[in-house]
Amino acid sequence: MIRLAVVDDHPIVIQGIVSLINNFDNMMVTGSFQTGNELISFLENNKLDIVLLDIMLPDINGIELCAQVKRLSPSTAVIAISNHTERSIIMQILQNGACGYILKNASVEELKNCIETVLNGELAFSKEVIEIIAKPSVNDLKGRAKFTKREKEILLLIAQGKTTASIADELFLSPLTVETHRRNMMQKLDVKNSIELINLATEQLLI
Amino acid sequence: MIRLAVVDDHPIVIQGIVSLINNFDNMMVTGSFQTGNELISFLENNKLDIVLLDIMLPDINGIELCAQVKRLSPSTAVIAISNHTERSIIMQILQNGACGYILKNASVEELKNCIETVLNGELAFSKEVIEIIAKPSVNDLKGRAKFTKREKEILLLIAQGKTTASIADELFLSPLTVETHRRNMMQKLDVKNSIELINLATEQLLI
DNA sequence: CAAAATATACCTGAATTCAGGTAGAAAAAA
DNA sequence: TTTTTTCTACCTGAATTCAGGTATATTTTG
Repeated sequence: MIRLAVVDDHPIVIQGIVSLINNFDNMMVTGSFQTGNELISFLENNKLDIVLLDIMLPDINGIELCAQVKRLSPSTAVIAISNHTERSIIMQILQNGACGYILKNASVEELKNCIETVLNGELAFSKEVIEIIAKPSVNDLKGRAKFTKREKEILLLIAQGKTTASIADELFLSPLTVETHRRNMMQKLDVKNSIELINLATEQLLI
Repeated sequence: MIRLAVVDDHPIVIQGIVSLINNFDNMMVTGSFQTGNELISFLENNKLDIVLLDIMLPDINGIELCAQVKRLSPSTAVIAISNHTERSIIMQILQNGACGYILKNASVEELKNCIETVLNGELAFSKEVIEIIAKPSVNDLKGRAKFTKREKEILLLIAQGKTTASIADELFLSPLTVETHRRNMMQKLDVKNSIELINLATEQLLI
């Protein structure tokens, strides 16, 4: 019997997956969780064959969670179920050991297929995801640009609509310093104003 | 037998709700749709007692859709299932005839209770929603500011990071006109820069 | 139809952001 | 312990946005 767990902060999604899995007679859902930490503590005392996990969780980034799962239990297969269509995100979680990635708007059929494929030891993706993986986007090259801690801190404040002056005030910095950080970030992502910076950064989960 | 339909662009959510409903022996799901238009055409030839609908749909705003449903079939009860916690959105859809609003992170129990309550002819909300309704927020006052068609058009372009000049180019307007629209919107929402404008407008589904 | 709302366009001046630099101290990595 | 990266700060000037107006034709509404 194949043991499977689901992590998603939307109970309805969990319900959907559980009811789907129950149609398989060689599979059972042995746990469903709304946070990453719940999954981790479950994994410490239980074995799992497959984990389906959302990328946006309240407590922990799904990419990080995937790495933790694989560290704790390398034999457990991880399938990401997410809304994110950014190639860089998909590649990140795959590099962290996930063996599948399907979008939430995938059909129930696709989800079924993916689980079966993963059980065969192969990587599995929903249709849309395959297209995304197939062609590296321009954004992706930029995506490698990581922000420093300080930059992220300032980006967050920019994203809240705060002015350079008030950010400088808040962080006890010179406005010129704040300016410099903002400009460096814009350069890293190759954009020409703050709104584009926020958009691109948000898209890529850099914020 | 109570006939129920679900509208959500995530098949997994639909699956979850369907499997929940199937536990009731006096209720059946007679339709599940991923777009608002599919529901509307279904409603033209079929009767429904309850519609569960998501607010973010690919083709039509759930608030609008709710109004259309009530126009077409006043006896059909509409329950919104959404991620949005903005008081103004909740109130809007209620004004359009919805008789329930639950958040997607509500428990399966809550969803069950809501459906039963609505069937009794009462309004039903999940716990969190009740709290939101209970205390009118500051944002709500601002929320009443509606944007005109032209304003929305320009707001969308601003949100993409385009400059006044390029927006003017695109819409064959004077940059001064674009400026005026932007400023009028900022005044309506009482914010002091474009980023705040975008943030607040997005939050309130005005965009 | 009259009144109100909307879309358009302009003026002026202040404030802010954008873009090109340079540069030193501190922290992290090799 | 060097080397590199990060964080900090400054200068200058151009471009853009912000904020106070006014104004007119058109469309919508009462």
